[in-house]
Amino acid sequence: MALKKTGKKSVRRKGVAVTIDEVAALAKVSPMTVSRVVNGHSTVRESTRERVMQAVSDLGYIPNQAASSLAAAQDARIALIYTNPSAGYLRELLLGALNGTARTAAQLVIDDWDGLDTNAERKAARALAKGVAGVILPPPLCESKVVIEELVSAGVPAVAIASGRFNHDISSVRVDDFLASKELTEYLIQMGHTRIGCIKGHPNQTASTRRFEGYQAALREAGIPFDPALVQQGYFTYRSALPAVETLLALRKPPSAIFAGNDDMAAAAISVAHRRGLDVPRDLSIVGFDDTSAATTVWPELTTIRQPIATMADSAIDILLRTIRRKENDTRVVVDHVVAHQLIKRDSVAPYTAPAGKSRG
Amino acid sequence: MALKKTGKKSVRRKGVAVTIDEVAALAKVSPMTVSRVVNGHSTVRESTRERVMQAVSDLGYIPNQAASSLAAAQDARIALIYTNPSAGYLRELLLGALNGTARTAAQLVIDDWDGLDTNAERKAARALAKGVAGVILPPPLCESKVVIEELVSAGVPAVAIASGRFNHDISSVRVDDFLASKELTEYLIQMGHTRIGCIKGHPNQTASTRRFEGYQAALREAGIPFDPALVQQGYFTYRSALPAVETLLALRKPPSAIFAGNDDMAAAAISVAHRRGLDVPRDLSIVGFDDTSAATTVWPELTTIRQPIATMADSAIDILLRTIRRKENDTRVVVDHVVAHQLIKRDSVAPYTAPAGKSRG
DNA sequence: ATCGCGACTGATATCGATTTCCGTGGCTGC
DNA sequence: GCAGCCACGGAAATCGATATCAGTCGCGAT
Repeated sequence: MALKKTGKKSVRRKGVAVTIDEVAALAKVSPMTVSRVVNGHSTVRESTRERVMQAVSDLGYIPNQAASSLAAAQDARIALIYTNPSAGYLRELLLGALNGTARTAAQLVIDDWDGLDTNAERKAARALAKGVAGVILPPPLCESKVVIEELVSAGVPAVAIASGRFNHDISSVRVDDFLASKELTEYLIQMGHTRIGCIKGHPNQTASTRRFEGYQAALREAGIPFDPALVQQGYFTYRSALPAVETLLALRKPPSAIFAGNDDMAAAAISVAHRRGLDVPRDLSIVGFDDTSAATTVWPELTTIRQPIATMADSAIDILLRTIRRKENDTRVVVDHVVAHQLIKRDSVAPYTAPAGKSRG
Repeated sequence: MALKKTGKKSVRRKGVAVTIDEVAALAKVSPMTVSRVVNGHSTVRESTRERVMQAVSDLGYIPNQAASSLAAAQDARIALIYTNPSAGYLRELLLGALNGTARTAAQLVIDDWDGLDTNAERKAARALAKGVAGVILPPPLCESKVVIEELVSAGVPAVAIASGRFNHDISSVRVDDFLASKELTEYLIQMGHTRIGCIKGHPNQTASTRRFEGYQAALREAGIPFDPALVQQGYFTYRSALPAVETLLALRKPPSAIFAGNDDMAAAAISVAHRRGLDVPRDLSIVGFDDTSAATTVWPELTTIRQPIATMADSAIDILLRTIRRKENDTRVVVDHVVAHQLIKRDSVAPYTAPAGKSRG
């Protein structure tokens, strides 16, 4: 009756689950062989394999994941580094990453690198490299040369999320910012707008540039002359967009629509418009980008481009894990995963109407 | 120089991460003691604890989840359930919980129960109970009788975060909403305001009631008559506060200050005020509650009560883990942890001035 | 003074699986 | 006929952390 181990003075509680040793005993082989069969490793004679498999199913053996990770040193610890993103953005990122790690039993560690200078970033990256098996880099970190450099040289796989472009050094998961932005602008044009203001995102991020290029491309294709006066610099934050929008609306010939580089800035645009007594969307149409929670928090709700951040973070975990597992072969694989975006039409856009009666005193 | 273990013929590759042994070596204690400190076990001298903690942070030690689960013969999966909180709130919650789980090698699993009816909630709770070792319940779930009932009867420890009051069935980590709210209102009164509007939070949450009571108490103590017309119902969301604020400002004798039940609603108040051409804080002072990211996103930044959600979530993890470990003794321990709040003064409040020159045409 | 007890800590044995390093046998090749 | 290989499968050593149990130290009780 008694399983092996009976003799040992096991003072430790013993789990209720079936272990590899029990399977081995029943199949009359060593636990090592069971492991080989279960993991499909090296060579095991067909007859032996069958005996083991039989024992496995008889006992309903399920390998202990903790033990497996520990022994295989596959304890995939994945880091998610962030630097001051908007609450809505971070929320999506965390939700997606958490989902991915829960699904794969990976361990997620997060860290805030806000305010680090290049030097500190390099040090942080170096330290991080020896503590984790993979890293997820959302903007703007995904464009930091020193960080990528350190990570790559340390051999730690990383994946950039929403980076705006593919950097062949590390994998990336992103949407096509150019196309999305072009579509969004085209929609505005379809609605009759021709004077479309633009609040650019942070200049150190490629995504900003891409989105701006998409905006320009749409204008060009529609034969609408590009007016530099309608473009203002923003930094992706709500606050940064405030003065930018003020400037736009103070123009002698103000725009009838504004394309903000992200939802937070679009929300700021609504706020400024309201402060100036403008009705959105009647007097001014506004669109954002990302479809974070900010888009549906404000009133009216924003027409925007949905970028599935959570799903993207989840995919990033997958890519990382796959790379980590394959690491043994030393085959460095870098993938560029472009996911579909989607134009979400809500209430912040209305067809263009000539500015008739001034609505304020 | 060399850490212990030097003599052994380690044929195995060794992990890159910092291990408990390294921490122990640096702190000059045994790994066991480090384990005790990290997991909040009771019996460790204060001086020792500090030395260990110092070593932990110096090395950036993060326990290996796999090893921990294996040794403890249980994987400490802790669930964080949420139902549609604001982005800022959820962000804090996640950040804090993640921090706690990283520190203690627990695994965080999250789930969205938004829109579940009582029945579905009961089923979800029952299912959850058999999959995790502990649960964190933020509002409004922390007041759901069925959920608590199921969890308690299943013997799964839970802790309520920011619940507004102590329910002796489960542990809780919270601030004193009544006191905090009273302080905040007193501050407004000190600044000379006497007509103070109030946007209440969601009626199904005790915290809302508490905050409202604090508001009333401050008024009473200051001898200011309570005017029901100045009180409006909100639901903690930005959107819900919009009409409430409109109503308040449309009053024949509008308030000179508004106390919103949380930051999101305060942000909404600013937005409405701006839309009506009011200057904040000159024409209208506004205060929020929570100090989530919304407080510093809007302009002007909000004077508010800082409720350390992230820290609270972190503590919740600690409490949970301690309870889980003590489980064998079957001593059910329920604690009520009240943490300090803090009045944060920013730019949304100004001393009261009689409404002199109308500022709009 | 000695015993007992509680507060602290460390030594040691495991947890369950995998990696590394070695034995067997059976076959092939010269 | 024997070295050389290869297919197979086992033994032992870990992986990193925790449960147990055995001290150590200090101090009031006996």
